[in-house]
Amino acid sequence: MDQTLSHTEENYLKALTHLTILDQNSLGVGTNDLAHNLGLKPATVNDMLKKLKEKKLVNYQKYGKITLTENGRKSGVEIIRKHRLWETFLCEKLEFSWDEVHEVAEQLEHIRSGKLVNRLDRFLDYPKFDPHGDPIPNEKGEIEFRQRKLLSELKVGDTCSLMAVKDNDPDFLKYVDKLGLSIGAAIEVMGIENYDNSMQILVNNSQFNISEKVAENLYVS
Amino acid sequence: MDQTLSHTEENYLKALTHLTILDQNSLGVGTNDLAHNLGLKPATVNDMLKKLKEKKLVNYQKYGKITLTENGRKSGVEIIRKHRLWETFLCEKLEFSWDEVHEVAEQLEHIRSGKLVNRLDRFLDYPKFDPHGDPIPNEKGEIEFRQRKLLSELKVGDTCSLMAVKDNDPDFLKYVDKLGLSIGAAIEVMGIENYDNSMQILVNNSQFNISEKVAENLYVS
DNA sequence: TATAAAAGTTAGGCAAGTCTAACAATTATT
DNA sequence: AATAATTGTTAGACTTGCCTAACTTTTATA
Repeated sequence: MDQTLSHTEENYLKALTHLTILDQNSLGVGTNDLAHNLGLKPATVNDMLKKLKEKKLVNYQKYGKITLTENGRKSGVEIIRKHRLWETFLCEKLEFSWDEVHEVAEQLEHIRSGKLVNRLDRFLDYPKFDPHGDPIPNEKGEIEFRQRKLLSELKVGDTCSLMAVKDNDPDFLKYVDKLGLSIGAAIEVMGIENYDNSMQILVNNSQFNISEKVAENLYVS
Repeated sequence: MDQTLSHTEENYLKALTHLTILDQNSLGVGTNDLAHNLGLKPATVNDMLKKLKEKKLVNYQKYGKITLTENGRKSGVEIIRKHRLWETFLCEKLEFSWDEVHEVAEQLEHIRSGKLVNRLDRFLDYPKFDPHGDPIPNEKGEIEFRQRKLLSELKVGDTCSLMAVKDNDPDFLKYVDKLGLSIGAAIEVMGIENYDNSMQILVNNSQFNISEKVAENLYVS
């Protein structure tokens, strides 16, 4: 039943899981979206979709939207589970900083071993969240979704705490660090500039001005 | 200077490191030897040798013997370092048994990260030997060679201790385990059968008969 | 040393995964 | 509703890494 997937196929399923399952407000995913997400050309993605459909991992009709089958979803979630467990390992055990882990985890997530992931999970004492605040799917593929907002949706006077970061770009994460913002940090919205929607926030008794782009990449409360 | 190598290229360099550097009694390595070691056809290996020569990783002339250049040796030893560190990690931290680690380490050895290997080395407290008793090259690529013999070379009455296993086949390792033989175990040669060179050995006060093939895959003292 | 055996090479082919360029279908806009 | 813009598809080509079959060189042996 369990066919072996190539690294490439795994990356497609992972991307589709992000786009169709983890991103709440998605209105259907097409060839272009997927291509953009994977950094490939639509033509390339189109070919692969035929292959994945053949293998019963995606539902797909010409010119239609793409969804994952049950098997596709399982595989996709499993890759994300591995990715997030490895990130946790790198941070907690090998003292990597949170801006360094993504790239390495992109490789580690493809290691195939029945035992490895679950042993790693046990070694880390069954963590629920990865270093970026994202939930780690459990062995059964269940994901704990939490109520969350973007910081950019808050109003002046609102308070919240940092739950997760949306973007994993190292430059963004280093910047977030520099602001003294770590997962769980308390944030108060002191003001919002009408002109560019930049935000004054209070963190650890220090006040900062952050751009709308930054506020749109921080999940809070 | 540091070109990026494909997994495939890394496997060729690793195999060549084993054949030309770690195997003491090698009289030069040819296309066939390498093909056999990698489980590939000589024609395939021939193609790749041209590519590796082009990249200045091997010294090679048509119909001649293959050796590694300094760069090739460095890369090959680095892969072996990674392999052996990951094996150690799997055994010591994730409680894998020594017959399970090789296959997974074959994948993990290809993870590319400047930081990862050295952090792992530190996390494991700079181990000198992997679970099979093989030396782990240090960060500079230096390998500590130790005086060793095959158990099959000993005579009746000789005593020794198990230093390393030559073969990493899971069936072999499970069998070695079953005999109560772990790295460091004391062994006494009680008798050798003239007919088939099988050996009676004493381990932990139990006597066993092992075939020549087994004795040829155990490094001692 | 002539010949057989072994080892090594070349040529041509295939699958996976990518691309560009040209074309087709769908969706949005006037 | 007609047309423009966007999105999706097809066809053909390239690279990597592998293969088989045929051929050549080297080495071993009679």
